[in-house]
Amino acid sequence: MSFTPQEDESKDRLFVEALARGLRVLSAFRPGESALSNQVLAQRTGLPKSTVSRLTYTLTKLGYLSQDADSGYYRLGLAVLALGSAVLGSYDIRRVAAPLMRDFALKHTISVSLGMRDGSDIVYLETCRSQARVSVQLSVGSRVPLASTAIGRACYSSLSATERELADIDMAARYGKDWPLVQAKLEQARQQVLQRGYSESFGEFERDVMAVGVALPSPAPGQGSLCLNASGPAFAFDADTMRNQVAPALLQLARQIVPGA
Amino acid sequence: MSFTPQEDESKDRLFVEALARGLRVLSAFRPGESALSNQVLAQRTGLPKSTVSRLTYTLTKLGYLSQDADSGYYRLGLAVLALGSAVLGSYDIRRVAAPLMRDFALKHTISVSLGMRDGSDIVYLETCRSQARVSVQLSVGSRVPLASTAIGRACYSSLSATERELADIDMAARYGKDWPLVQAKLEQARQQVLQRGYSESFGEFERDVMAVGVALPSPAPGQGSLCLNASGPAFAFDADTMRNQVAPALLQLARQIVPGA
DNA sequence: GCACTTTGTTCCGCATTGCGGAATGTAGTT
DNA sequence: AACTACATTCCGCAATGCGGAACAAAGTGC
Repeated sequence: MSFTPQEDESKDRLFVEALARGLRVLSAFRPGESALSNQVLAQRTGLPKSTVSRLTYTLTKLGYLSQDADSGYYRLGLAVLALGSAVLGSYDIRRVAAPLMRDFALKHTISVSLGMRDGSDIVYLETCRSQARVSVQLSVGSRVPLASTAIGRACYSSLSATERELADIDMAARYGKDWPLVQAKLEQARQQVLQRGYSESFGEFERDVMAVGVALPSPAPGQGSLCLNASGPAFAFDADTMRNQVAPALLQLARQIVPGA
Repeated sequence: MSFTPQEDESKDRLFVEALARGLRVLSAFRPGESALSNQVLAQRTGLPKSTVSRLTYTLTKLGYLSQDADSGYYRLGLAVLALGSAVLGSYDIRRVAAPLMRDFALKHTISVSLGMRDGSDIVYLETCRSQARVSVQLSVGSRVPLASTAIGRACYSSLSATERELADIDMAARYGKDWPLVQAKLEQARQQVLQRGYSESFGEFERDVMAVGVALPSPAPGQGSLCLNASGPAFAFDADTMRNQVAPALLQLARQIVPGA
């Protein structure tokens, strides 16, 4: 192209492009996908073939990718998993919350998750299901949108004014012209949380899934905002049950997890 | 402490150093550690301050690190967790094994784990505990040595001759002058597996922990070698019980998980 | 208060390092 | 064999990342 002027990002002398590209390759793997060819990786990342080849070579040497013997395709390596477990290990709240969540799930025959906000998403830190059979694979590390889920709405509603504005900016970019509608809905949810202490999402994120959410008061400020949800199939839980039985119990659970509140 | 001699490979034209360094920063975080300063990262990775500064800057921008507001320290970001969950999602065997493992753990009041070999380590892909209370934090993503654990010995014993030789080389480097002893012990364990079908580690990896292990026949060859263990506290399980009750049941579990064997 | 330490960020010239188009290698298909 | 599709390797170019040193900021001690 033409000579490159100092664009928004390209002037950034501190940004290490090669690292970013390598991570772009790793994040090209979507959950549930077994192995990807170099070609596919090039397409997804938008990087030239030879560059991808070098990056996969490097990542493989480091154990972050492993190459299937016969197909030659790459899969995520176990070194990546070690990183992920290090993340989880750094959140002590899981150790406190997990047993309580498990009791809750068994008692109410419902699934319960602990999440943390990351931008305009909630990332699941822990999930307890009522039954052993895993139906939907929404487990630790999954991301769900702040706007359309009960857990997201609970989290959003607990943000300080300044944090909320930042989140709004994030979502405005994310939703484009739909943002006004989304924002209206969010504001409505926030009012409900202020009044009743919990949020709802009845079939809005996933069809036939009823969910309520509550926020946890952050134990150490700046640590990120934590939140809980309880969710079950619509055939087993109607709106009344969710509001009158599950939601109060979930609020109780939140108080158990963070006693100082 | 340990200087990393990377001069051997420095000729490699395909190896992307900047990427490797960035990942070195990420992997400097050990499980259970909350936040690290730039200084500590520089020490651990052996990289110059300014380089670490650039890398942390880049990683933070990408969401793989997040910076604590007041202390300025870095912690692993939630983007890392997404990668980890993608790894887990790519192993379908977990979906098959998890419910069976859970039943097993409940029935025998013992912990059971599914692992996969990575070099001279076993990485846990799934863990089911008998009780809700989590004592030792050996969960998904943890690494345990091939040589001194029941699960590792089971895995080692199931390797083909060529694979075993490679693993031996790995461990020879790892254990240095202790390797002959370790190898003798491993060979002994292998003989036991060949005879009885399972391996033992009674208090050898962790004091007061009794464990037996079995290998899973790899469903697709080259996919890596999978293995199971069952482990419990020594006060509740003696060697006889482990050998006569737990081990046969674990072999049975393995057959359930991989029916075609 | 001021030196002093400790840690993090920014600068900037240098050359190393990574870049990517093109060429080459390797299967798999018709 | 000719052809397609994909991955790897080559290689000259220069952009990119490097790291020492200077700078900034935030604690300590006396």
